[in-house]
Amino acid sequence: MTTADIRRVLERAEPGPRKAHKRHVMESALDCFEREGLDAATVEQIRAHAGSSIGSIYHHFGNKDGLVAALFFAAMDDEAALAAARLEQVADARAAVQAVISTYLEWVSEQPRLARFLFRARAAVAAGPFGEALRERNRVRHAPMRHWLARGIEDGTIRELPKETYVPLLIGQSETYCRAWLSERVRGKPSDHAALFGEAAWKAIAA
Amino acid sequence: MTTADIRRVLERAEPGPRKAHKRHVMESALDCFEREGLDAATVEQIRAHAGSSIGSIYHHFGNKDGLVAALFFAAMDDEAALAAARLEQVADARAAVQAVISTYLEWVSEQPRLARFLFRARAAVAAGPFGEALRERNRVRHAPMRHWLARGIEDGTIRELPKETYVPLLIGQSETYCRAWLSERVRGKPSDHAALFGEAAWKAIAA
Amino acid sequence: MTTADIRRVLERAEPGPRKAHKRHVMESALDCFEREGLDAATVEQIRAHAGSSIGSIYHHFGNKDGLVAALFFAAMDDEAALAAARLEQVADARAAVQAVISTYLEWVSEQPRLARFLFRARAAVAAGPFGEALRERNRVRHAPMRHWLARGIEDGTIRELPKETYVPLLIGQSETYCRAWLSERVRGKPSDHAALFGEAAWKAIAA
Amino acid sequence: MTTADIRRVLERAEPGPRKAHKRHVMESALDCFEREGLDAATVEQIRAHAGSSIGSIYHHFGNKDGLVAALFFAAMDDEAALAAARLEQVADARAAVQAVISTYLEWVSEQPRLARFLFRARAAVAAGPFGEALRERNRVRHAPMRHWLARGIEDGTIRELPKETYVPLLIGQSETYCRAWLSERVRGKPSDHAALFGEAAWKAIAA
DNA sequence: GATGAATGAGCATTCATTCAT
DNA sequence: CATGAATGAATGCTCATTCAT
Repeated sequence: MTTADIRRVLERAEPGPRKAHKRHVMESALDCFEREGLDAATVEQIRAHAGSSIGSIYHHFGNKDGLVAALFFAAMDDEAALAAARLEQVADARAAVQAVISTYLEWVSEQPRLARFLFRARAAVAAGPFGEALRERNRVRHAPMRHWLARGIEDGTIRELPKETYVPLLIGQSETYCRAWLSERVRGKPSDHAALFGEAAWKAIAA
Repeated sequence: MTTADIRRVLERAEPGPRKAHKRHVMESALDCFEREGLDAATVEQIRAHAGSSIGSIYHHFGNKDGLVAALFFAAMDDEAALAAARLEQVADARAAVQAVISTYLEWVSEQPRLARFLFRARAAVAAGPFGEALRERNRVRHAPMRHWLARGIEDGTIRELPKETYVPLLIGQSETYCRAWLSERVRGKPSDHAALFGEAAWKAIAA
Repeated sequence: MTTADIRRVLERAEPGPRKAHKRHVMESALDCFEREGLDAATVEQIRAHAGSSIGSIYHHFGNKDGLVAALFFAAMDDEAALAAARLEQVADARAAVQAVISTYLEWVSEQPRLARFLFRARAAVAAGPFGEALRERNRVRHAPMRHWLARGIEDGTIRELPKETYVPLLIGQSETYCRAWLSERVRGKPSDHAALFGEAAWKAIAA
Repeated sequence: MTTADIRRVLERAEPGPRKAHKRHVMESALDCFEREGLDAATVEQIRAHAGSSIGSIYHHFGNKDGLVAALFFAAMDDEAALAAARLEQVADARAAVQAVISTYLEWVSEQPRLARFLFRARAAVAAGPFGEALRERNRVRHAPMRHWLARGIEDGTIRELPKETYVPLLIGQSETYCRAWLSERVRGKPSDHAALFGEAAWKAIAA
């Protein structure tokens, strides 16, 4: 169940019973951001939906952007943790590519609301005071994949291409499909096509 | 030159000397939307930058969303026209795929500011009163490619895959690269990688 | 009548029938600032009292500080104009001292509400974006008196004292009395004591 | 040293080691009021600067106005005590006038921060629940001077003037100079001009 | 067609104060 | 005595839009 899954993500980000109220506000915020849009949603709407108080929201999150960032990083970290766990178990570049694609498609399929929020909020977070934190997290996150790409190039299983093109060649298809699914322009769950997109990713970079 | 290229696009969308003022407002609006963001830019900022008057802007565009839509369709139609012209000259599915990818990468490379605006404004336009117009234009636009895909499947050069996956498999890599370039996360112009992304697209769907 | 006198001051600062609404807002603001205090008075109170609209106030004055400054300079300029006119007619230092003191006491006696506002708002205006304008106006304003002091020192009628002490020695008594009157701690109008304070001022600096 | 002098004043107002925390909060409050202004300073800023807690501040002072008043009376009482001690040692009206002026100028010169606070906070305290306490303290404080004025008038050394004019004639020059010094509009310490202002005060009322 | 003064609903945020622990 | 999370009324201000000229 979606609501339960989101609670699991928030519990990981803001653990403990004393943070229950904070998590509840974040859940309400997600609802409002989804329904109204990031800019159009008002703090008052979030407050009313959470049955909380204005003061409490500002006490926990500082301001509206802080609330967006808290939600953003909670979602981002959950996805990153899943990806990291999966990548630890692969033995070669081919498997790493498939793992990255599958993990991504599965996480989006299971957390469509958080995934949609990540797409919507990324630009705002990147432009705000948490932008550097976001970039640093991305650097850490991509390290294992960079490792496997280097190994693959070394042992001749992966083509040597302009560095900047690997990420788009690998996840571009998946990302575009996920965006379409989250906008309800396509029906099938992203994870239904894990094999297809994984295979396309590998073909795009294989020697 | 970028400014000149944008003027060419606007001249095509709103032709004639009597529309010069309208085009000038659209150009100013693009500046403001780029600098401030779509929601944060105010009609007053656009007015000041254009040296126009509030009344004039409302006369020409109805409201702020109308201004966004006018700019959006001017850009979208320019890209569509280029793609259509190129696709008329191809003789088989393989060439069609390469043409679509190349056209897309080239147009983004030449019109980075309009391309960035298209990515940013799409959701707002799709959700507003011009949403149906947008979807209809997309249907028309994709017709030639659908034709070539059908032919390719018929003659066995293209794999039969879930319908919804063709577009992501073809343009996903390019789109992700273009987004990264427009956000200045990568350096090389999209058109530099036309062959690479065209090849990847073909491999992704080739039998 | 006080209200009529204030209207005369505002008419001079913001002349013409097209500024009637602006002047009316300034008058309301003076009422509110007087009743509530500068910080405690709210823009909403001023709006309600003026029967105006929030937008209109911000259109004319930019923000609350702008409204304070407009009122401040209107009052200050009126007093300065009176002082300048009187000083033009004096023939020696002794007369200049008496003119400055008399003018000051008379203006405060006739414009107690504006005078009170000047005392209250001075620090805020001096600390804000109009601070430099305030200091420049003061420099211009004190030029004639500086001239007469120099002449008096030259011809031996005035003692040579530390420069910084002349102003306090001349207007200190009057200012303290005016503050007391405006706070209703004393009863007699400042202008009742024009001769006394003028004489004290002269004695304080006379050779 | 200024900080040490302020501590001495506070130690006198709130004596004993058990009030150390209270005095520390008052010192922090003075910093904040000075930096931000009386209205703009927030209890939270004072708390942060003191490294205290909100609850503790409310426990000691009741509310923000109570904190202002505590600081105000600590400063006012210190100045009054100095003035009273000096006035006990004078033998005639002339000496009393000089003592009052000198004491005032010296105290301001030694306690510029408290003096500035007294000027700034007076109106707020006078208008609040401590207003009557303030007026009563002033009555007590001025009693000795009233005594000497009466004696001077009796023995013909002092002119008989409207009652309300004595205080302005005596301390007006000094007060105006002190205000200017505290606003950094003049350089020389007030006490540098003790003789000059004392002499001016005497001349203003001498027969 | 062009202008810009006027409007006012609505917003993010602040901050003194309370009170349960 | 001390703490600090929670409260929510109130504030200054923005900005898309209208409409009389």
